[in-house]
Amino acid sequence: MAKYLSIAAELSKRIREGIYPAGESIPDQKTLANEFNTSRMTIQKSLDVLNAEGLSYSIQGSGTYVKKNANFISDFKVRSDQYVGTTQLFGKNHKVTSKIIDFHISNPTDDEQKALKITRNQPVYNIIRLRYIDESAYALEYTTMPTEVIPRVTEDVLLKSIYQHIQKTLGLTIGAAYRTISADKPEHFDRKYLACESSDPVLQVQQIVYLDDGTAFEFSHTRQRFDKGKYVILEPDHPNQ
Amino acid sequence: MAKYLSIAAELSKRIREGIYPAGESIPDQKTLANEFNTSRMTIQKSLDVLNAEGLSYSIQGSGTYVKKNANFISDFKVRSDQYVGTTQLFGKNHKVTSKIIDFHISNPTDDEQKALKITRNQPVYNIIRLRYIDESAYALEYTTMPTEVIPRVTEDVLLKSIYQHIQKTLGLTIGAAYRTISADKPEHFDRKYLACESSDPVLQVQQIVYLDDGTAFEFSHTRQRFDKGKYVILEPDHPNQ
DNA sequence: CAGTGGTCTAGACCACCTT
DNA sequence: AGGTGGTCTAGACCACTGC
Repeated sequence: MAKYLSIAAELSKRIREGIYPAGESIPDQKTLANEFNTSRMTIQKSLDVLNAEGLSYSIQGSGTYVKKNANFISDFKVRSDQYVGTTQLFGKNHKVTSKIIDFHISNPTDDEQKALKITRNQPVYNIIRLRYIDESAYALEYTTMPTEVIPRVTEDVLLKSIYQHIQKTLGLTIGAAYRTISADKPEHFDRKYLACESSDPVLQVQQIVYLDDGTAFEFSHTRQRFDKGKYVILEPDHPNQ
Repeated sequence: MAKYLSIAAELSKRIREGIYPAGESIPDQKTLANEFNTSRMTIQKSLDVLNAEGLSYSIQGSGTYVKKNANFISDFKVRSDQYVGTTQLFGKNHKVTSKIIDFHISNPTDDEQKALKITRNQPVYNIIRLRYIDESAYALEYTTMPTEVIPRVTEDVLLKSIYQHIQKTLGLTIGAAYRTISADKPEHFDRKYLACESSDPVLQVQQIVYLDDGTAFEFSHTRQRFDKGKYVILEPDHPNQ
């Protein structure tokens, strides 16, 4: 591991353990450079990591300080890393399974062409899955993916994890995601599969997901009953306001 | 402006203008260092900025490439910067106003104490505002803020912008925000002020907002009719998956 | 004015990709 | 093997804070 990363990990640990208490300053860069037997530039790269993670912040001419909510930030980070790939809140001891409601290949609609930046002649998978958590249905997922970008999708893949297939089997890396979250009235399928009454609102997350290199590979809508899920997000600092 | 930032701005411009086309590589660091008459370390800091913005990505041993969705990322960034402080979609030519429905000071509830990390003895403002866009009601906002952290809030401030008061008048800097987005059935106030029918879902954004130093200063709930708003977000890359 | 973080340098070595 | 990005150095100067 790079030196600056291991120093960042050590400093992060000291913050978690309260050796550098919330709200107080940490030793100055020259002192840290001496302690870790390195140059100030390297210490700065370490502090850049901590600052980017929201654990600390630096003020020119004054010092580097531990944020008062550093504990919370650090907790949240651990939790999100544990449950990568889903935006749901569920514990470690729960089992997620899927039932395939529809799975076929077709040419993309106009919306899909626009979202995935493809032409009418590039076919897409059309997938509808009902997601279960501990045998209880919690979400309906409508997914479209270009067959060119994500080949070799089978029913077997859909029953396990598409993301596993993309990362492990195809060796692709997932990048950014663009999401739109909205509330909606229940539709026919919501009533049928999610047991929605006509007065039960639905929370919908629409997303376009991109690979590392910026290729769009997924356009999807996830719908769930209002009492079965929330969308949680920790928005980083806005340096420019 | 720092040299590395002005170089980053120039490279960003070249990407926007297609001089460095999407999907292709940009000149190597040594070449750029020569062109800009600087050291490779400085070029690297510039590229760090571009990479963090999602415009490009570097592969060790290979080169630095423009992301295929760089245009989209760059567009989104401009749009979010223009409408800072709100998570709403509204154009430049629309006017946002507020009506105060309730405004008083009280001791915090248990939930508020927990969210804002304060004790029962630290009073908070309790604010209910109805937000209008072009004379049409679109959202109901329930806000709690510690009087200690954000002093001198008056009705006048509430009718303009709380954020303006915090940043301009008090000179404080806003940091991260923790949000939970959910769908809900309409309540009494939703029906009264947002003209919800009993079958109209409500989109609720609950948030805890922090200052630069990690102090929580706002705990709020914003509710709007399902057909009056969406929550939009561009989630950055997840390097660790 | 002393102390602190921010930037920049010129060069070095390493790790990795490509051929 | 040659080219590329990643890391690291030792020192310099600058900008800012706070006494």
